[in-house]
Amino acid sequence: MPEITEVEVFKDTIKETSLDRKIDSIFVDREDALEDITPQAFTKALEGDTFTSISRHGKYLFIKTKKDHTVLMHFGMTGSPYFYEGSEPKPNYPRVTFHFEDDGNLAFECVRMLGKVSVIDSKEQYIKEKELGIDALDPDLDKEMFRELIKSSRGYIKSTLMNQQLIAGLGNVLSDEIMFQTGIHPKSKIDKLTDSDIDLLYEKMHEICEYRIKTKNDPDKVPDDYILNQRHENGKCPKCGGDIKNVKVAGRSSYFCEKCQVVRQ
DNA sequence: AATATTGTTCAGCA
DNA sequence: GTGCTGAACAATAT
Repeated sequence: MPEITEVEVFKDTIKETSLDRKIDSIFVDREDALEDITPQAFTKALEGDTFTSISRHGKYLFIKTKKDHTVLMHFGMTGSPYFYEGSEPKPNYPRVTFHFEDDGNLAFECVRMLGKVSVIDSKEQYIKEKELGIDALDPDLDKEMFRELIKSSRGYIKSTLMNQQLIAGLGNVLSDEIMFQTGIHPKSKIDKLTDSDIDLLYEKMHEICEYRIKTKNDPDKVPDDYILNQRHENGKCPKCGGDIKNVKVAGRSSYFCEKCQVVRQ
């Protein structure tokens, strides 16, 4: 799940539950969930410290602490934060757990172990190192800038939307939704898109992301005219009722409607 | 049992 | 340098 909309909601969850609580102890169940840091160094850096603020860039979360550390979280394909206290149910796949002095716990869960937790020097430096592009929902990313960025690359439009070095935050599922709602085939080449195609991509990107964040990515609140719930074998197009097709783009399954999504060429 | 899976990174190639 | 594909990482669900 963790694309930009999920990570944005994760951010709010951590903000509401885990800021301003002193970290009493840390449990590392899987040290391979830590990136470039040993469990000893990780624990030593953060025990006795306190999360003070949190921010997001693309699919990454950055948590600042009182002692001026920055905790990095990336959720891979199956990661999520889970807060529990008292007799509340424990997480199923805890990899790293922060235990707070007043008895709350923040667990970094990650079934498939593709997510990472670390302590880094600074958010800005990390973004630079990873060469991440501007966040998809950054207010500075206006229509003009979006148009320029998209046109600066070649190749397939869907690959470009998912290119974290260009625009950070969009993943496979959101990109499929954007392609569906704009009626553009995922394998359309950038140079065949019109300016109004690109403007529409920008509008739908915002519309979809904002709606999914507003509804906290609740699967029950996915509108019937989204392709999201039809991303499977036997899926039917919400617009025309036709069969949903699947083609590989950028190594990922892209679900689309052959009739409603035309290849620009 | 075979196949699928929301992400990232790297090798190999055009 | 750009961009594509396929593989690898790991663990679960269908």
